Amino acid sequence: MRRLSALAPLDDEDCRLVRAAGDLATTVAPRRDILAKGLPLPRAQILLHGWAYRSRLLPDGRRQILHVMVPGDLIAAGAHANPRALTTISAYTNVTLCPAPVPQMGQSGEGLSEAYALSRAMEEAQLFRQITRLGRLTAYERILDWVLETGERLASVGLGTASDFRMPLTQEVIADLLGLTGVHVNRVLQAIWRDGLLRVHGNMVTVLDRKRCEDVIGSFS
Amino acid sequence: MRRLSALAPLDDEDCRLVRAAGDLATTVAPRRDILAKGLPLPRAQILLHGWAYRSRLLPDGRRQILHVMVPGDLIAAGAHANPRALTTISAYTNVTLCPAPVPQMGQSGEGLSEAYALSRAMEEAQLFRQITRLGRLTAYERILDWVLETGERLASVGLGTASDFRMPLTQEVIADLLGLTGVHVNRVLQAIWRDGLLRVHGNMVTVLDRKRCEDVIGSFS
DNA sequence: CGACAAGTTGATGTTACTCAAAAGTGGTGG
DNA sequence: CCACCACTTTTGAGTAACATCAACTTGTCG
Repeated sequence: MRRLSALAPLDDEDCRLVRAAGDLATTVAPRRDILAKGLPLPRAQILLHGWAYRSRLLPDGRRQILHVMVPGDLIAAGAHANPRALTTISAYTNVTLCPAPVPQMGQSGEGLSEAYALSRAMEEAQLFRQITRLGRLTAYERILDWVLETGERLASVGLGTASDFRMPLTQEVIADLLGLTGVHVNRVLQAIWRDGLLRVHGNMVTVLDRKRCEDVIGSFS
Repeated sequence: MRRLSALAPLDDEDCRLVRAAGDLATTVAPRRDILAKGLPLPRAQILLHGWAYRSRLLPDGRRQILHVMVPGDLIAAGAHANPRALTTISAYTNVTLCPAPVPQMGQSGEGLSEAYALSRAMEEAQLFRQITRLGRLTAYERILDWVLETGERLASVGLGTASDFRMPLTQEVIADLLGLTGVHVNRVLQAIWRDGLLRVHGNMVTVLDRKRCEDVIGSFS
């Protein structure tokens, strides 16, 4: 499950640490917070199973989901002295976590900390992409772009393929993620399906015509 | 100028390093890239003078400005083995940079690396806030929120006060930053001024009624 | 079967975009 | 000092994208 760590070559020692961490797994129920805004940060954790999201709630009830987390993702680790959570991270489905193993400096361990650094860099890239989506793409493009990105993330950790995977979020949640309303997401999903690009039905996403999808979102990456 | 480093207590050794780095300052002309997307990252740098921005260009010409950088900001440092720039960073005005001094491990130097970590955490917080702005705020709120945030950032490095500062960006650039069009930014700025909240004229921003501004953006932070 | 959440549909309203042109602004060179 | 240029700001009229409100339908699970 933690084939996330295929990001960098891990030596035997690293693998041992990762396996040991797996034994310390904890679970969080849906809608429960993994990390509440403003609280001191605990140790970094790895998401093993389930979906989680980082969100921000406005005083009047509007909600923005900043980032969706899937298995293999690294959760929040502040590098400075008094780190506090900048946002709330909540479990969406049932979630299991394990503490991220601490790389052993000196002896080996390069691979592991390298994997963490890469993982953080990927999350940063996703944030940049999210800003571009919200700022400059139409609803149609936003949905297409996000679904394809997510498919690739899932495929990279072995959950389905890039054109056929399970995606449990409700349309309402997708709306809060992409800065839309649930109603509009529904209509646009239908349009995307009518156009023969994508089928989103229940939990399943099927990419019907990858080539044309990529034409639409012309490498926004 | 590098009072940015008031973020964490710096000892004498740190101060010496910072001063030494100042002597290595380089300058970049307006509209020139400081860092081009995809290129290997050079050493981290500190922005001493002028404004810069991180942006992404879509194939059809649309542009999203992801983040605006003001003096005191830390520029791009990847922590993994083969870091490449995720986005382009360009100078907006004339800009001067200096290499970020490398903290001396072992002897002192805690303060400096602490300041870097904090600086990165602040940038991450700004990205989260930017996502929320684009996804869930109206044009009116976006502009107000961003102007106030920027005023505080400038004041914190001694460039004007939080209610009276210099801001050289054109309305077109603000539009690309906030996911709007130049025309609309213009109209909304006028509305904000008519409502007696803010005056933006030429390079100068004046907060006319801080209390009511904060009512509007009710601590979105 | 009944209840509740999620998805779907239609009618209408609002925000922000588009296109086009006028009016200011600052810098340059004659 | 003025004329000219490019750029930015401003204004108006029409339009498109997305939101809102309010039903209604379709699961799903006990």
